[in-house]
Amino acid sequence: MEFSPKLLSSDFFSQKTEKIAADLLGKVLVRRVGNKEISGIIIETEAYLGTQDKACHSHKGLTPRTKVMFGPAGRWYVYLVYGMYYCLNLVTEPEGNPCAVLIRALKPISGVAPSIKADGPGKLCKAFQVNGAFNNKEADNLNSGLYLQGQDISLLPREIKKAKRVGVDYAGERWKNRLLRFYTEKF
DNA sequence: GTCCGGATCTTT
DNA sequence: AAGATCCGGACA
Repeated sequence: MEFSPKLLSSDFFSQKTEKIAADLLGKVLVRRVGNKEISGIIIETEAYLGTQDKACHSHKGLTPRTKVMFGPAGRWYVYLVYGMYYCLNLVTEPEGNPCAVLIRALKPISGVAPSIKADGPGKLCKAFQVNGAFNNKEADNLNSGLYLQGQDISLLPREIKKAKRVGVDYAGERWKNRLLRFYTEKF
């Protein structure tokens, strides 16, 4: 009982993208590789709001890469940036509304050496051995090897900070300045 | 087929 | 401040 992981339910995934981005703070990402487990608390995320959001990959419509985002919520969207780093996202919103939440930073709990950092979208994927193979896999499935877990603690509103998203200055005034980045200093 | 730029990170 | 490194998307 006390060791059974509490996977996030479909209720969680059916919330609005911005709500999910904020609520993911404090949740635990678990990577199972063989009989080892790598885990960490999510401390920074960003919301990407679909076809109208010029910073969102899906804003140009359905393409091979963005296909996952058009699917149901609760799956992983993993892509390669700058030719060498993977970024891990959680797909949100009902089918046909291609939104996602980028997981930007984790505080490692177990399975990673203290010298290894997970304080950036590319770095956390490296530390957690996340690659394109997880694209379109379910985030609430123990067998996928990469899943989300809830915790009993929940953050107070004032423990959730908001900021502009990183690296999206090309998105135009309206979208580059929106406070769609969420982070906490609690952990 | 060719070209351009990027939801990053490390090193200088 | 610049380099690493390569895929996706636009255009032809």
